[in-house]
Amino acid sequence: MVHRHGDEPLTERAQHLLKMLVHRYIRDGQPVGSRAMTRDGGLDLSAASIRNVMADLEEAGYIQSPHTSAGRIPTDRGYRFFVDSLLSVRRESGLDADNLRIRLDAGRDTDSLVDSASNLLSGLTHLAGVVTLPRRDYGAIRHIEFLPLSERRILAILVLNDSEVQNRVIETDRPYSPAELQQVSNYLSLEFAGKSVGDVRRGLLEAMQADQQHVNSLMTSAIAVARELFADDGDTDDDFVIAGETNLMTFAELSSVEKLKELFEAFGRKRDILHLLDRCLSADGVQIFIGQESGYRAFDGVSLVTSTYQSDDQVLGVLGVIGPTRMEYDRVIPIVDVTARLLGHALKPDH
Amino acid sequence: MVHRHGDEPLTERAQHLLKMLVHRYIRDGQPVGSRAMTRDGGLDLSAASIRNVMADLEEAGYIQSPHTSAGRIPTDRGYRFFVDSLLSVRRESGLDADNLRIRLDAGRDTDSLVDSASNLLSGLTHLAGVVTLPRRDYGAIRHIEFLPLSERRILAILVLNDSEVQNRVIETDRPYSPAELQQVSNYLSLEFAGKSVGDVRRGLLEAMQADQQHVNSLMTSAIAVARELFADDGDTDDDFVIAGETNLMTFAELSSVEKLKELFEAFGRKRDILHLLDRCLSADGVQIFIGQESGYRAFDGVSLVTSTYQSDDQVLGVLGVIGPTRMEYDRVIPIVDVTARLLGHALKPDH
DNA sequence: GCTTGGCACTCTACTTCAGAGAGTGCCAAC
DNA sequence: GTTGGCACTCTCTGAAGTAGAGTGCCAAGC
Repeated sequence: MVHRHGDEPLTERAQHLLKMLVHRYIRDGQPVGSRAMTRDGGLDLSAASIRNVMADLEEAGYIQSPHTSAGRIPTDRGYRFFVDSLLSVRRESGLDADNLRIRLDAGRDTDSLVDSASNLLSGLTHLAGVVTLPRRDYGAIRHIEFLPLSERRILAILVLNDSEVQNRVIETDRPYSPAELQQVSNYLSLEFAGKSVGDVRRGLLEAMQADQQHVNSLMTSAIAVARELFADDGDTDDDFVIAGETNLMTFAELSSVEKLKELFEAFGRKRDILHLLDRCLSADGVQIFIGQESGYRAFDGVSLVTSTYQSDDQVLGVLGVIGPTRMEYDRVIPIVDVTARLLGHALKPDH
Repeated sequence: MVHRHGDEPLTERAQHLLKMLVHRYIRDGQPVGSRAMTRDGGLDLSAASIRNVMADLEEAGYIQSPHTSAGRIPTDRGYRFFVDSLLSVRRESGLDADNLRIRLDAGRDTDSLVDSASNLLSGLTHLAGVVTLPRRDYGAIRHIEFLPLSERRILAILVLNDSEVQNRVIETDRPYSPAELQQVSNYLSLEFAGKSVGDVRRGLLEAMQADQQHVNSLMTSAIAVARELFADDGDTDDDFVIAGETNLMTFAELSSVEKLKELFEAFGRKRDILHLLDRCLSADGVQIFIGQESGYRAFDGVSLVTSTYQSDDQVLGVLGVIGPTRMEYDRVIPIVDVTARLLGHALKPDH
């Protein structure tokens, strides 16, 4: 990283060679030598010529050799170029899509869909699958119920969509009687039914308050309680579900116990992974982190292929696959893509 | 395992020697030779005499040698005898108990208490902590609410204890109107308030039904719905929380990636572990599974120290620690014991 | 000027060998 | 019953040698 000469664009030949090299390395897991590339490379060049090109590629930082007399392996930068410019994604077979559709059938509850998606990803790729829980402030409010716990503590129950239940303990600034709570709940249920939590949080509440200027005490109470209920207390308890982590234990490049430990600790901590996944929320389509690009040491040698999933143009979350940098991107990418689409579809509320 | 001579009881000396050997092996992780035992063994015997006794212990199946010229290591059977008959449990330091109490403070919700307990176990022992979720049919019913989803599907919301909410979609045999549901819910809330789900399931329902012989249609409806609601559909979605699994990756005896994979797959499958933990539910006090005793191949070389936890004499669940067979039982056992007590206490409903 | 065969060089991986060290089992002596 | 002695076995370590793979460079060829 001290100096980086080769910012001249790669020649056609160099690109083709890099592509072949990455493919071969992904397939065999062995450093690829000049000899091996003479055969199937498509180009009719001698090993010596290939060596020249490979020397250039090495200088430009796309490949490196583990030691003098081994072949070359791609660097993170090499993989990046490969993924961005050289990769032609396999179309998934129709069979896959049907198969997936069955296993990601709509009509089940959110949690089990997320679980299925995660398992699906890991099962199909033989890597680890991750799925963030869908953002919850998107669902349509169906019913609001309050239950007094003690003087000033109320258990609020919020029913969303089909059958999703959220509950939350809120503290009020004054005591409310059960009857009062009942009224408030009726009022809010009526008023907010069909709106999303996000909508309510994003201003509906203020609008009501401004418009009607507390025409009666019921409204005042309702708004006070609702404000507590919908307060965004920063506790956006994002979470994700991971499946098939143990698949990662079979890869030679991760087989040192220390690396595995580091990686699994990152899984357990959740924070780093979440942060990484959150970065994918903004861009849509498939996105890829390669090795150290993520900035986390535990991700050395590991890649992450992600996609957002959405329904009705609302981005709900991120899902993806974690595997060794040396993974079959051309096979994994469409799987992630399709799974994201199907999960989005299965989560569609009006289904 | 072909024949097992030594069913004669061990001599005093043999027991003492076994105890020393296990202690040493747990401390150092190295096979223990006759020479090493001459010093600190307390007995004043020559290496040769010790060799004789060790030969007896080996024949009786308590110890074995990895190869001809290594020392001896305990077998599962040896550990078992050690744990049952030779172990004197260290009293935990008072500091620990206070420290724990703070981190397992009552008044938080069940899930976070269970999480804390699991983390506590793994943090204190540097092993993996497991805690089953408390049995849920113990909590006192506080409120029952129904919400119509479609013609014959009802979302039932059950509020227990302080603020624990369960919900469940039930299918009815005929359509119910909202008003009707409201009546049913009022009736059931009144009738069942304070009772535990277990109580209701265990006969209260039948009693009501038999007693009153459907005096009116409301009762008939209520009982029909309640039957659905409290049906024990075998889906006792037992679950457990595990923490600190990665601690297990540092132990030499588990450092083969295949063994680790096997073990972590067992964690992920959950079924086997749950089955194992369920076996501990019956006996109370600390219980220990050593290595192959559990019957699962993944548990070769691994021990499980468990205890039930309970409040008000009601067994709520099981918690424990998973670690290599070569663990410091005398240190781990009191930790498990204390944690179980504190968790039980923290979960006490009337707190 | 690009391409190619040839060649010396380097580095890893594997095998073999020998010696050190640890521990045992057995035996004869106490 | 206990002990010192001794031959034996097995693992571990390091050294040394060999085979194999791949490279870099150079001079010759198209």
